[in-house]
Amino acid sequence: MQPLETTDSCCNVIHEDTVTQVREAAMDEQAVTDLAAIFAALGDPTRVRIIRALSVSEMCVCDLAAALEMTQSAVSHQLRLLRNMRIIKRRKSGRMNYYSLDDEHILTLFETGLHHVTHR
Amino acid sequence: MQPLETTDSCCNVIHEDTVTQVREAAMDEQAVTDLAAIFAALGDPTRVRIIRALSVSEMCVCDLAAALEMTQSAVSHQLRLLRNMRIIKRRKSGRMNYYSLDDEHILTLFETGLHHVTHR
DNA sequence: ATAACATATGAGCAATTGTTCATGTATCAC
DNA sequence: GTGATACATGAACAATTGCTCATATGTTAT
Repeated sequence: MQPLETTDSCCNVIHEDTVTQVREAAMDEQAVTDLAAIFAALGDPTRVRIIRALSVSEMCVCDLAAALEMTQSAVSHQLRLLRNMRIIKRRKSGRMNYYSLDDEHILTLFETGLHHVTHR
Repeated sequence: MQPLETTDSCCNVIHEDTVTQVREAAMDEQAVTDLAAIFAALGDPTRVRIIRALSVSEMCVCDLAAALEMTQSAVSHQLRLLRNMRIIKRRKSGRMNYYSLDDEHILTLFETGLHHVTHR
């Protein structure tokens, strides 16, 4: 635990106990990074549409591009990103690649966010 | 509802019924934008730390900067962003500004994400 | 009034991001 | 084999982002 210094900030600590309390409750660096990365992955309109689409049905890249009226390349780039984040998974079948949500948790997170947005 | 054209994509529609089904289930543009914006607001390590801190206690900018070991200016900029998104709210008191989470929903969303990240 | 402090904010800049374009790989039909 | 199709991917480029720096605003103390 670091001493309560101001470091390079311009102002001083006002409530020393609060600062200490918050520092003790701090998440570890890995959790912060991972959590931010998951939210960031969901934080783009195109990827929101993709996840929404895949929540309806498993889909191939081709159909996704058509449904979202986007380039196959653009969709493919985003699919790779979502797959790297383990948000979606791929099933190969012949020359087609079928994508689907990797986990039910993702849908829960997605719908929690949607609920927040639509209720107000 | 648009006809099932390929638009500027390179490939054709494979499963016409699936594409139609996905298009019918599509979110309206505003919901897509709002949802992406909320997730994007949570999708940054600094803002994750800020929200975590404010989940412990209401805090002034000064203490937040000290707790996160960041510049007052950097924190202030992010606070403005979060406030514009209605994720946090401000309570003025003298020359101090106390920030806190705007809504319990935010904490639910935050913890749902955290749960997803820590369980695997 | 003057100084000190808490905070906000605009400009600027490096880093990241989302798309397009061109091209590569893999599978199928012939 | 050749061509067509489904998809992946690197490069490039414009747009966005998160910070720093300087400065402005507003409150308190003297």
